[in-house]
Amino acid sequence: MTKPKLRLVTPDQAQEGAANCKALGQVLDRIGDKWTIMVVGVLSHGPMRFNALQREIPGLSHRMLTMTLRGLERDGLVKRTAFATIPPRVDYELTAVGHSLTEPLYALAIWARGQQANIEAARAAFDASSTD
Amino acid sequence: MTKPKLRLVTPDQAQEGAANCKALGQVLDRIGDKWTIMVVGVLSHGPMRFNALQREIPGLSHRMLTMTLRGLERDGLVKRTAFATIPPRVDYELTAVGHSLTEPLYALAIWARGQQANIEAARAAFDASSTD
DNA sequence: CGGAATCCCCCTGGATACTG
DNA sequence: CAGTATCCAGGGGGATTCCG
Repeated sequence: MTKPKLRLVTPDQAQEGAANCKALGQVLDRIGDKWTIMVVGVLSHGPMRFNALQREIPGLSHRMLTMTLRGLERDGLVKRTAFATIPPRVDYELTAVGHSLTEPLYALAIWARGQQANIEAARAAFDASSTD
Repeated sequence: MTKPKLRLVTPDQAQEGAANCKALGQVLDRIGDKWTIMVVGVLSHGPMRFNALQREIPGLSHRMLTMTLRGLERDGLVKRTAFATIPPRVDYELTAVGHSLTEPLYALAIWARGQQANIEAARAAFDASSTD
């Protein structure tokens, strides 16, 4: 060990990593909540009305759906279209940006499904050894 | 348009989508919190000690770091190695599974950085029109 | 130095009811 | 049918303290 410093990454990579972490943090703050990805997932099939959306996602309260949609709309991930008819009707659909999000999300889903078994096994093993 | 039903996805794809959503939900429950990805990001550079880890992530409290590491360890994403020396020393490092997570995460980070500007713009526009 | 337990505050998010 | 406002409980998470 004669190295003065042990750096496993170059400063440039570290900068990259830091920037990525910040960016990742932002996205996760947006999509990391309980409902957002569900809504995006359902919406990825096509436009949908408010109530249809709620019916599609069990456990999602009226209020939470409103807030989730608001957030997504605010960030330009979904487009809201209101028809001033009686009864009123509002359609929600993914924008181009919203759709583009589904791709990396899909990659993550693939990983999730691939590692699911490993993770559950690890969890069981961990719980067993701490309970014992 | 002679189709009897307007389905943008086949039933099979819908099943896929549902399964993916579930899987995604699981991952996001794990990595969606405030600190986990930061820890994974820092650990992706190499093994690190508890205090070094904490110093690396501003705002991360002692307690939260403990809990975050516990969770990751439980799911087999990080490996914990304790040395019974005085003073005690504990190293944390990503496991193979943990490292494999960084890949889809990286894809997501790329997306994040690419869309960051769009999202901020949309957000500003949205806020402007609602504040007006 | 690393971890666990206690305390406590704040904010998320659910239920309900009202407006248009 | 869509959205907002109010109320309120539960838990996430920070500060602190004590143990090994």
